[in-house]
Parts: sequence; structure tokens; C-alpha cells
Amino acid sequence: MKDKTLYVLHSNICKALANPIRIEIIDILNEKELSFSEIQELTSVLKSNLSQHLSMMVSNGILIQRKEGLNSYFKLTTEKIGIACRIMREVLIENIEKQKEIINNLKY
Amino acid sequence: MKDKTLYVLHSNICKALANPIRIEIIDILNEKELSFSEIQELTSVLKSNLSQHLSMMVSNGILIQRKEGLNSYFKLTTEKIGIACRIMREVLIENIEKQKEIINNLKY
DNA sequence: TTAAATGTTTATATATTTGTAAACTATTAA
DNA sequence: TTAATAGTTTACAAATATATAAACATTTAA
Repeated sequence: MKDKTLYVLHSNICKALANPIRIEIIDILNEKELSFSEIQELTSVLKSNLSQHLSMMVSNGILIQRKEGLNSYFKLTTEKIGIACRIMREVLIENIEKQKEIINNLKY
Repeated sequence: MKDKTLYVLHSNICKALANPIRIEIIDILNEKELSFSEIQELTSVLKSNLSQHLSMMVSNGILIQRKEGLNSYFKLTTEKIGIACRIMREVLIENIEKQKEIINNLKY
């Protein structure tokens, strides 16, 4: 029986991309570090919920957290996350374009 | 209020990466088209379950399905999916390496 | 026209994810 | 020391995702 541990670990890290709030956070954090309150302002997500998403992303190795005084700061672990995310965005856009074409070419 | 539709659509497509079986399927289909039964043999997943995962990936725009006689064939919609997937795998490997280092440097 | 082969769909039980509210902790300022 | 600020944790209900089994549909061969 083949070992599937790698697939489980891989899908675990990909789960960080599987939620709209977390996608928005990755988008916002592209290339820069922001504080919890800045992220909250930009996303308008309830703070307890935001904290849960951020801590999930930290424990999945997607984000790095730094605490300074009362504040928490977050950034992407590596720019690769932003890159992977943008590639998937391109796939989405391409799919939408294809859908558009199909609809535009409909005869009725 | 900011429109979050794009984040919802984006996360929907990323959900295709959020499961170990689906990651394995993406891995297997890299650069080539395979039949249902070939995928089943390689993954050892129950056929009804495999069919569900494949059809979810088709409706999320990750896979293209082609039917020929009794058989179904599947391939990635675009090589970008394989690329994004590989980048996330690299992130995982880097994270594991960091963990290793931390453990190796532990004094006790 | 039956039967076999190849998937697909549906029903269902279980597990996981998610959002909200409330309680809590830690740091700083008065 | 008290209070305020900033964020975290916990408890819980609702929504979603998942695996299994059984029923179903479609194509081909006998």
C-alpha cells in the first residue's frame, strides 16, 4: 500500500487557500507585513473570526506572526504563496473567459 | 461595502486542492490524460468516491473530461494547475526543512 | 435483446469547517 | 493598581465536505 502522508500534508497547507477570507488575507499581505488591526480594517471581518483564520494560517505555515507590545503583525511565510495564489487566480479568470465565450456564441 | 465575489470564486477553485485524494489526482494527471480506470488503479480509491472527486474537479474547472465509448478520460484544464500545486508542495517542503532544523538545534 | 462492463448518481451517516458571542489574557497608560 | 486596548481562546450551532453502499444509466458484445 502506497504511503499517502505527503498528500495529506500537501492538502493541509492548501486548505489555507480554500476560504474567501483567507484568500483575501493572502491578497492583502502580498509583499508586505500588516498588523492585525490593519487587516481587520481592510477585510471588515469580526475580530474573533479573523484571529481564528490568522492562527490557522500560522499553524499551517502560510503566515509568520510577530508580536510587538499590544500588536500582532503578519506576513506571508514566502512569496511563493502569493505566486501560487495568483496562478490559481489566472486559472479562474481563464475559466470565466471561456464561459463568457460559450454564452456569447449561443444561438437561440 | 467591498464586493467579495472574486474571493468566493477564487476560493472555490482552490478547494480542489484542499483534499489529499484530489492532490494525488492532480499529481498523477500532470502533463497527461488518463482514463477513470487508470486513475482508480493508481489511487486505489473506491470508484463511487473517485467519481465524485473527479466530477467536483470538472465542475470547478480544474479538469476536463472526455467520454469515449464506455470510458471516461480526464486531464488538467491547464498546466498552470500543476504549477500552482508544485509551488505549494515546495512551500510544504521548505516548512518541513525549517521544522527539522529547529528540532536538530534543540539543546536538552 | 440480454448481459457485462464502466461509470454516475443518490442517500445517508460522520467528520470537518465556519461564524458568532462571550470569556479570557497580556500589555500599556493613567 | 485600575482601566483601557488589542488580540486570543473557548463553546456552540449551523453549514459543508467526505466516504460508503446501493441503485441507476449508458455503451458494447454475445
